[in-house]
Amino acid sequence: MPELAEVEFFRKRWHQAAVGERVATVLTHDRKRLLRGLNLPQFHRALTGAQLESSHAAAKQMAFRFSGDVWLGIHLGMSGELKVEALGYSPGKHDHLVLVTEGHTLVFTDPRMFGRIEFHVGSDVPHWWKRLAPPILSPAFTVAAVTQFLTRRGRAPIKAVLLMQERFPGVGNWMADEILWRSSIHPARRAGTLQPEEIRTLWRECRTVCRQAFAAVAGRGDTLPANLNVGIPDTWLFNHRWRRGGRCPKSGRPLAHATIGGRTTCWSPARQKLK
DNA sequence: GTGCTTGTTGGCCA
DNA sequence: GTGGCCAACAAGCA
Repeated sequence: MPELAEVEFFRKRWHQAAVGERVATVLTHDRKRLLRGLNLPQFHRALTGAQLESSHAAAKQMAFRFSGDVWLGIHLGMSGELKVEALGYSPGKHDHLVLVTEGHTLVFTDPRMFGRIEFHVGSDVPHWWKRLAPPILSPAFTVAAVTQFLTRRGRAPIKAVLLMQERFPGVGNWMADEILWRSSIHPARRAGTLQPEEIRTLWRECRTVCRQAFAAVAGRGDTLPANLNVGIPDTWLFNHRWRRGGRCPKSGRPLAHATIGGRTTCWSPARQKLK
């Protein structure tokens, strides 16, 4: 599930529970797939006793910073989630990392194991954080930058281009479909055929979808909504795309589904034409 | 049993 | 060298 705003949602969940707390125990799963490349003894040593000081989310990546210049990076992959459990929780089959703090049990669970855990000790910014593209809601995400990127990827379907993290960090499958639907652009259009007004619309809708997706998970004060779905209105494609016989919330016409750019894609043929 | 799945990477090919 | 496509990764669900 995790795209941009959902990643922020999970970051907040751990942060709100445990910021300021110290890690008493670090448990890692025997299956090391998510921990690939880590020096496990060093990982355990550095995190044990460390205090959670701050946390950050960018694109689909999270960083939890602990005392002693310890960075814990988490990518949720396809099916990862961060949970907060009570003390005494016993880890399940898919719990790959468990941090027991003074008051909580922080759990990273991921059945499909496409996620990844990163780690860094030092006052410098780790490479896995530095390499992230500038956020869509930052000033660096300009119409000109998008235009240039679409030109370079001109022969690829626009759907595939929107999934490229080097320019559209945090956009995943449903966000890409949402952005194209709101922009009235057919997902199979070659990126290089978009007209300047279409690119401007696409740029604007990228920003709108990001902004509103964040708002949907923001909650009020310290409370988080149960999940992203409760915050997203029925006027979005989001709430119709997976339903059998789903209809476009703008036109009322049936939605179409196909594999485009190698991914399941949903669009409204009434609004998004191939030209 | 079959055929999907909200992500990323590396290999192959033009 | 660059860009585009696709299989692979693994497990759960309908």
